Amino acid sequence: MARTSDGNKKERIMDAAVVEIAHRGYHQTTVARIAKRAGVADGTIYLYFKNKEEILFSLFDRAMGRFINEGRTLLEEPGSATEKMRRIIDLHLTLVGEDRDQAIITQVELRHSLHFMDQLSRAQVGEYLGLIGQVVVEGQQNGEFRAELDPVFAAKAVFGVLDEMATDWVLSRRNTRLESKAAVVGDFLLAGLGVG
Amino acid sequence: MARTSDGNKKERIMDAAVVEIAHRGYHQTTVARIAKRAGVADGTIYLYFKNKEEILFSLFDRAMGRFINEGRTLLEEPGSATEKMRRIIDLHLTLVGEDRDQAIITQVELRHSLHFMDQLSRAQVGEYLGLIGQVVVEGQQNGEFRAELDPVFAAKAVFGVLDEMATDWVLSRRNTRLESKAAVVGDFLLAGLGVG
DNA sequence: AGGATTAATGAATGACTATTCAGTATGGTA
DNA sequence: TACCATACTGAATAGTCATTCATTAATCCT
Repeated sequence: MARTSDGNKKERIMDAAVVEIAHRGYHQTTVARIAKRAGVADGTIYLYFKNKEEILFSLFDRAMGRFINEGRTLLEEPGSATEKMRRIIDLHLTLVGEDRDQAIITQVELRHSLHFMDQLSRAQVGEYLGLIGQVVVEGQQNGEFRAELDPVFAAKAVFGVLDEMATDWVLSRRNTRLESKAAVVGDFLLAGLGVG
Repeated sequence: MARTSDGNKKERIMDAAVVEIAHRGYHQTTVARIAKRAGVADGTIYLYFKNKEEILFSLFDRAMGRFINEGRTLLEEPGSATEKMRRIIDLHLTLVGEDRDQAIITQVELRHSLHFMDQLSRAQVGEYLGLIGQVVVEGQQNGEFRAELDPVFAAKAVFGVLDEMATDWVLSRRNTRLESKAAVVGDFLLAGLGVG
C-alpha cells in the first residue's frame, strides 16, 4: 500500500511506543511489541527510526516541543511577571497531567542514562529553563522579584519544584488532577522569588 | 581462601559497581565487568546479591541511609526551624557533592523504571521527606513559617529544589562545589516557607 | 499494460550477557 | 593426617531481541 500510506505512520508508531514503554518500561519493551501495537511489521519501524533509542528521543522531542511552544505563546500575552509565572506553572502542570502514559515517559523512562540525560538537558530543557529565566529577569526589572537573585538559579528552582510535583503525581496512582496544585505551587515559588 | 575472606567483599563489589555503572550506565554495565573491577569471579557476585538489580538497590540503600541518619542527627541538635532547614539543605548538597560517581547513581541511574522508582520512593525517600516535613511543622508551630502551608507539599518542594540542584551539578561537568549553593538555596526556600 | 519506484513485511541472523553449577581451593577441626 | 564446611571460581548455558534484507505489495507513469 505504498504512496497511499498515511504520513502519520510515524505518529502511530510513536503513540504505540508511549503506551508500551509506559506500561513495561523502556528496556522491557521490545521493538516487536511496539510494532504490533502500531499495526506494522517489525522492520517498518526502521524505515522511520534509526534504532530503538531514537524512538525514545523523538517521544521527548514531541513532548518538549509543546512545553516550549505553548509556553512561548503564553509569555507573549501581556501581564505582570507574577502573572506570567503563574501561567507557566499552570501550563506545566496541565500538560504533564493531561496524559499519564506520556508523563511516565518524561518523568521516569527518559531519565535512563547519563548519556541520555545529557543530550536532553543540553537540547530542549535548556531552552525551557531559558523561558522561565526570562520571566524572572522581567520581574526583577520592574521590581516584582528580588533583584539579587540569580535568574539562572531561580529558573532551576522553579523547574525543580514543578518536576518534583510531576514525578510525585506519576508515582502516586491516585486520581487527583495535577493542575489543582498550581495555586499552592505558585504561592510558594512567588514567595521565594520575593513577591510579598 | 575461605574463612579468611574479608567480610567486606560485599562492599568491594558495591564500590566497583558504583564506578562501573557511573561510567557506562546500568544497562551497559555487565556483571562480568563489576566482578573484574572488584577482583572476584563472576559467580561470586551471586553469593552476595540475588541478581544484578539487587546490586543497584543496595547502592541506593547505602546512600540513602546516610542522608537519613545524618539528617536525623542534625535535627536533634537545638536550633530554630530556620536553622535546621539550612542544616538539611547543607547536608543534602554536601553529601551529594562528595562523590560524583555515587551522585550519578542516585540522580540518574536509579531512576530507571517506574517499578524501580516506585519502590524507592515508597521506602526511604518517603522517610527523608518526612524528616523535612517535621522541620516545617516545627517552624509553623513556633511561627517561623507560614501556617497555611501544607507541610507535605512544602517538604516535596524543598526536596524538588535540592534534587534539581543535584542533578544539574551532575550533568554540568564543571568543578564547582555543590554545597557552595547552599546559602542561595536556603534563602530561596526559606522565603518560600514564609521567613521574612 | 508493464516497467520502475517506493513502502512494507517478517523470518532469520547474530551478538550479547545474566545466571548457573560442577569443580577447586582454603582453613578449621578431630 | 583426613575430613568437613565454606568460599570461591569461571566456563558453559540458555534465552533474549535489535536489526537486517530478500521478498512481496502497492502505486505511479508512460
